[in-house]
Amino acid sequence: MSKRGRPRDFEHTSIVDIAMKTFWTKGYEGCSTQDLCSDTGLGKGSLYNTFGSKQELYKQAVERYHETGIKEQTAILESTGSVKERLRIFLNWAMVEDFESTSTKGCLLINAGLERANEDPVVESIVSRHIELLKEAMEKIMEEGLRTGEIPRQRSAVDLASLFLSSYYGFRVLNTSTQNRALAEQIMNGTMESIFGA
Amino acid sequence: MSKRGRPRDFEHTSIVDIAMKTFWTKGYEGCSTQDLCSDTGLGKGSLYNTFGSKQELYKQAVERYHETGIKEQTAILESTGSVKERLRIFLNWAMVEDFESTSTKGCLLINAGLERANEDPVVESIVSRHIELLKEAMEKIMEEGLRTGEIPRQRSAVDLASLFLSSYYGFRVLNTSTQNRALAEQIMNGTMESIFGA
DNA sequence: CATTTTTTGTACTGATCAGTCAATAAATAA
DNA sequence: TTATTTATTGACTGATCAGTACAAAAAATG
Repeated sequence: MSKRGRPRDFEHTSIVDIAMKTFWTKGYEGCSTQDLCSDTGLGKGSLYNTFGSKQELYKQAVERYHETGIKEQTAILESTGSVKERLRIFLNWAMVEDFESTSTKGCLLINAGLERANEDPVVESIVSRHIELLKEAMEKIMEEGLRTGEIPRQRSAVDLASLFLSSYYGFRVLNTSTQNRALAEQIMNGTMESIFGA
Repeated sequence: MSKRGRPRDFEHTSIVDIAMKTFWTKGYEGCSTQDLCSDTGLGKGSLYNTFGSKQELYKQAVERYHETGIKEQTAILESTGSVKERLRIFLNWAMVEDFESTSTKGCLLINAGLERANEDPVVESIVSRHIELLKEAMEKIMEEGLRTGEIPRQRSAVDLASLFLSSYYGFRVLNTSTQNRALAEQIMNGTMESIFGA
């Protein structure tokens, strides 16, 4: 009853992981199928036999980035510590990502959203889903901050979450585009001040 | 004393304008020299005789986008009306850009910053310059708001400008990636509330 | 062992990539 | 006019593009 034929001698997920990094650093259009073969170590036959097309592999790479990313992000937002601490850690985590010398390509989801969301509805839906989940997690933590009194009560959790969400994405874009640490610090301060400030 | 030889039968700036739109909608890697020739109406010879390379034309296109963009933006920020009105108009202007059916490719400067700033230092410097100028204009209007009392005085103009800057760029990324008008409205409210909110 | 099934490596496809070049055209200068 | 200078055209380059064809190899089952 079990399957016949030669088994794959690679792990599906680890190939997607490698392809994810290749797409991440080079972009969809800037990355050739040859690049993907070189980086993964797979021949063209195996790659096309497994994934069918560059576009399909890209979708799986973006999906994987989304899955691991949303886990990391919600883990930070739902960890222990004050709301302020957690939001600060969240921004710091993003900053480390953006200024790491190894991969200075920012956030793959943003890149995918801008480069491919208009061309590929599946990419669009992954990006939208990620943003929706992140926004929900942010609304939750803002509610908590309002409940405990850590955040002044003038604004709604939805308004606060929307602000933090957009500021977060702008933060990442500015970091990636300019690699300006001083600006990054100012944005962190400005954002934190505007949420918690007297 | 005047120049010899066959004269150009096109305007330099209008070619850059057309190329700008082509790069804007297709991206740098996603756009071929053939695309640029078709859109501008120039032959390959003329295009290369005038600009030398795809990369050089791209830089000029990004530079032109920056010049016209920063004029539009500062015109809004320095116009008459209350600070609140002007910031609201600013965000509305961005929203119209992002949801216009014709060119749903967001902001060319953001795209260039993410796709090419790491590969081309000239692109990086144009993007950084634009952001610096925009930030200065935002600091000015925040100072004005603080001076007149329109903005509550707890935070510095620099903090407020940094927040608005990042929120603005996040706003544009989210609009372009998701085309979600409801989210756009929430972000506008969240941002305005956080600056002016009681 | 033979058969069946699947993977893998590689050569190949036509299309397109960025960029070049020689011939031609159009202007001014002498 | 003729010489000089510059721009345009369009065919052309070799490289690379995404994707295919297919035979050989490998491993599972019977």
